[in-house]
Formats: sequence, C-alpha cells, structure tokens
Amino acid sequence: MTRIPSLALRLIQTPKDLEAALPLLARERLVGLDLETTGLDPHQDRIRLLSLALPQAGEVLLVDLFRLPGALEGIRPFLEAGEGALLVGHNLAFDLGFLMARGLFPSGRRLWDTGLAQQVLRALPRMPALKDLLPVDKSLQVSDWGGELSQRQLEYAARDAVAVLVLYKEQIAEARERNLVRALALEMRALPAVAWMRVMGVPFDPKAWSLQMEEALAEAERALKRLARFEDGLFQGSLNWNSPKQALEALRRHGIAVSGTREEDLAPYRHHPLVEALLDYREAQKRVSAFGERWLEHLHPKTGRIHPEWKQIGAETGRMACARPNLQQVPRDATRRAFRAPEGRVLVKADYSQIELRLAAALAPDSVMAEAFRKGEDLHTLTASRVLGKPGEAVTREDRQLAKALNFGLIYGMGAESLRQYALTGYGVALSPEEASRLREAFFQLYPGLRAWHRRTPQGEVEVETLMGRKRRTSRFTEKLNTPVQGSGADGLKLALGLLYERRHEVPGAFPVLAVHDEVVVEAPAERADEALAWVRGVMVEAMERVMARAPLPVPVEVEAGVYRDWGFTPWEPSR
DNA sequence: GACCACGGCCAC
DNA sequence: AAACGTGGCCGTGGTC
Repeated sequence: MTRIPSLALRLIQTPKDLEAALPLLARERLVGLDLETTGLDPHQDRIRLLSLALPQAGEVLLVDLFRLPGALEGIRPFLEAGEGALLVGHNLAFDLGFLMARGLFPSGRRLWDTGLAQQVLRALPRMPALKDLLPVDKSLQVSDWGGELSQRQLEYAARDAVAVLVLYKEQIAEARERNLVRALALEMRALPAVAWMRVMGVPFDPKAWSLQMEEALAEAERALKRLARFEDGLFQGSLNWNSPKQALEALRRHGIAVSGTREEDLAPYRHHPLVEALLDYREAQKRVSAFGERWLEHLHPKTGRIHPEWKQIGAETGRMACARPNLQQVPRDATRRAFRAPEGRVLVKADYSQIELRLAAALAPDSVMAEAFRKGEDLHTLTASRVLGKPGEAVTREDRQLAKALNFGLIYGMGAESLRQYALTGYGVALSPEEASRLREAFFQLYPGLRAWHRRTPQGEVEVETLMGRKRRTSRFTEKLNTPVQGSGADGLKLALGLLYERRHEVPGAFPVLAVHDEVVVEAPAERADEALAWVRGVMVEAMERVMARAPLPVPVEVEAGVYRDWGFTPWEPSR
C-alpha cells in the first residue's frame, strides 16, 4: 500500500491567517480538497472545516469556517478560476453540493474526483469508498464536527486531503498508460453539472401526486374485489395477491396452467376474468407502492423540491443511475404531471431522437441505416417497408410496431425465439417461430453493416470501448454489442451536461433538473423560455455530434425539444 | 431489527 | 450456431 506523507497543519481561524495563506494557493499545481460538515444535507447542515492540501508548500490549510465564516469568499477566486491548481477530492459531488448551495461554482476542467476516476479505471458501477483505495482512517468521519476540534480531528481532516493527491498520481499514470484520459476528462467536466442538478432538485407538486395516488388506490381496491370472487372457501379473505407464490397457486386452482405469473406468462390467458383482474390489480398496486405516499418523504423541508441521489456512473456501460427516489423510472403517463415548474417558470424537455439506433449505425458501421438517417427518413417505417416488401405508404401502424421490435431487439444480438417473445409482450405483435426467423434474416439482409459488425465481434473476453474511450471487459456477446452503443450515448449526454454547466451564464436562472439517458429537462424562467429552448437544443446537438464524430461513419444527431409547464404533456402557453 | 434472494415491473 | 442491454424499488418469504 502507498504511504501517505504527513504535511504540516496550518489552522486558519482569523482574517490574518487567511491573508497569509492565500498566496500559497497560487503556486500549487495540485490541491487536495476535503470538507468536514455537520451533516450530509447542503441545504441544512454547515461546513465546519475546509481542508486544502498544498504539496508545494508542504502544508495542509485547515480553514475553520465556524471561526471565520467569511473565508469562503476569500477563497472563492481560487476555487472558481478557470485556471490554476487541479482540485482533487474523493466523491466531490458531495463537497460541490455544499459549495454550490453557498453560491460557489468551480470549473469542471479543474476537478479530479478520485472516486469517479476509480470507477472509470475499473468500470465499476458503484463508487468505492476512499478507505478501500488507501489506508485511511475513517473512524472520525461521523464525529462531532460542531464543537471544539481536537488535534486528532484536525489530523483526520488533513489526512483525506493529502491521501487523494497520492491516489491522483497513481490514477493519472494508469489513465495515460491505458488511454483513458479522454473518458476521465469527460466525467470531470460532467461532475459539477451532476452536483448542480442534485442541489437544485426537481420541482414537485405533492397535491397533484396525492390525487393520482388516491385514484390508483381506488382502482387497486376495485380490482381486489374482482379478485375476491376467485378465492375459494378455504382461502376466502386470506389470499395475498401480492405474493406471486400464492397468486400462482390460485391461478392453477382455476385451471390456468402457467409457470409464472408475469404479464408475459399470463399473455395467453389475458382475457380470462381472473387474469384480467390480477393484471389490473398489479398495475394499480405498482402505482400505489412504487409511486405513492413514500415519495412525499423525499420532499425537502427547506426547498420543497426532490433532491435524488444522482449516480454519475451508475452502470458498467457508463450510464448514469438515480436513487432515493429513482427519477429515471417515473411512469411515462400522467404521473409525470406532478413534476411541475414553479409559478413564473417552465420546464424545457429535450431528448435525442433514436440515439441508440443512430449510434449503432455509426459504430457498425451500416451505410444503409446511416443513409436513411441522413435523408431524415423514419427508420421504423423503412425497416417495415423493406422487411415486409411493401411501399412505405402501405406500412400500417402494426407493421411499424413490428419494425420497432426488430430495430430495438436485433441490433443487440437478439435471437429469433426472443424476438418472438419481445414482439408479443413489448409490441403486441404475434409471430410464429418461422416468421420470427424469416424477419430476423430479412432484417440483416437489409442492414448488412449490422450483420458484419455482429460477425466480426471476437469470441472470448475482450475489452470493448465507447466513442470517448470508456472501456469495459466482457466475454458476453450481447454486452460486446450493447456497451459501445449505450455507453457512447451516455458519453454524449454527459458532455451535454458539462457544456450546460460551463455555459450557464448564457441563460441566467436556467439549470438542468433531470437527465434520463437520452433526455434532459431544464428549468428556466418563463420569460427566457425560448432562449432556454435554443440553448438546451444547441448544446445537446453539439455534444452528441462531437461524440458521434469519432465514429467510423458519423450519422446526424437530432434533438426534439419543447417548453412545458410540467414533465407530462402540458404545453406552456406564452400568453398565460 | 437488518439483511438477502426472488419474482415482478417501472424507465431508457 | 446462438446470445437484446442498462438500472432501482416493491412486497414476499426467509435467515441471522
């Protein structure tokens, strides 16, 4: 294990202390940064200590913000400058949250998060703790940072700030060696935007939410009554339809021979009154349990908004994830109307049009698909028309549904049997095994570039990478196909977030509140709605085009955007 | 009470 | 030759 050098501690408690220390900052190329706070909430808790490790000076500055509340203002020019020392810390989203809640906005180009870096270097979907990367004592992390500080506490506070510098040097060396610098720089630029999103939170109307929840509750009760008719004497009133085990037994007692109770398993019996009632119950119950009362606990007492945990690297492909609550899984229905902009403000929703298909076409590369995108054709209609052998005008809605199943399923290596299932449960299209095989064959005949891509994908464990050079090792065929596509989409979205942060002064009062894989939602003042729309659209197109430009056969990028009152479908009318 | 695996289902 | 992928959260049923 690496030894962590011990630097001299310099306690900053008076304006004079600070004045003497500030010139030291200008001479550093690297500065380790760490905050000790009285809690985890940047809107309610306080920063006690700001630790800055200065290797050139051989000192750690320990700024006591209880004794010297104005110190942040003194340090602001250093923290916010476009140039200067690289600021190194672990899980900087936490520290940035506290700084941003106090109006301090560091540049992503000067940040290095050792946690994110470790995730990129090892393709980890979760951020490791600092103590798992270096021998650091974390026993004092939850000690009382509100009272008099002991010598041990001061040493503890200094140690993390120094430790991350050691880690940084190892990480940057490995990044250069493995050609991961570009992917890392991308993450560091996106970092402040992600911290910003969390600090600002999402606007949320608890009344609208509660109304919808009550509707779902009533619906669940109605469905439960219908289910009760199928409980025979022995189980009357004691059968728990939430239990898949018990539901399966009940279904079998009524002659429905299924292996499981998933919607997919029940599809052949979907007109049976018991199955109908069960599926209705499940749907309503899902809304009650996963999108019900518990969401109100996430409302912040001070801001009245929801501040979820954004996980900047939440998947092995590099995609983001979100938790407590997960805003990336809110049903695509009226539920989203509860996310409503405050009075005088709007939500700008913008999403990339068919981005994964475009990236697949660009990466494969497939010239037929790429050409279709260049001409602005509807890809699903094109697939339907060519695979079914009919002119585009003759393509029906069902044909197009089928083509969607082909386009989304087959690019990632789906087989004929899975395609059958997928078309049935996902798109309501029934296929025979022969039809599924024939359609699969026709699809790859139409897009020979995709077939060649699949065929040249090597066997065994290999390292695959995204367009920004993010890497992942895998031996699974489908992951080898999916990772570069999904991961490059994540690259583009993250670059867009980074650019929005860097260009935040272009539309004052506008900031991102949601990022959902191919969608960004920005909240903005109503009087700047049009500006914000152009800003988001422009940044998103530029970001993804920059990523796309690295592909063998770049394909145009399109963003669909609009101004709304909420995240649902309520348009915003400027006249109101 | 905390933790876990599982079946199931929401999103992209 | 064949192989869709990436998450988080819920309730149940079980263990420690």
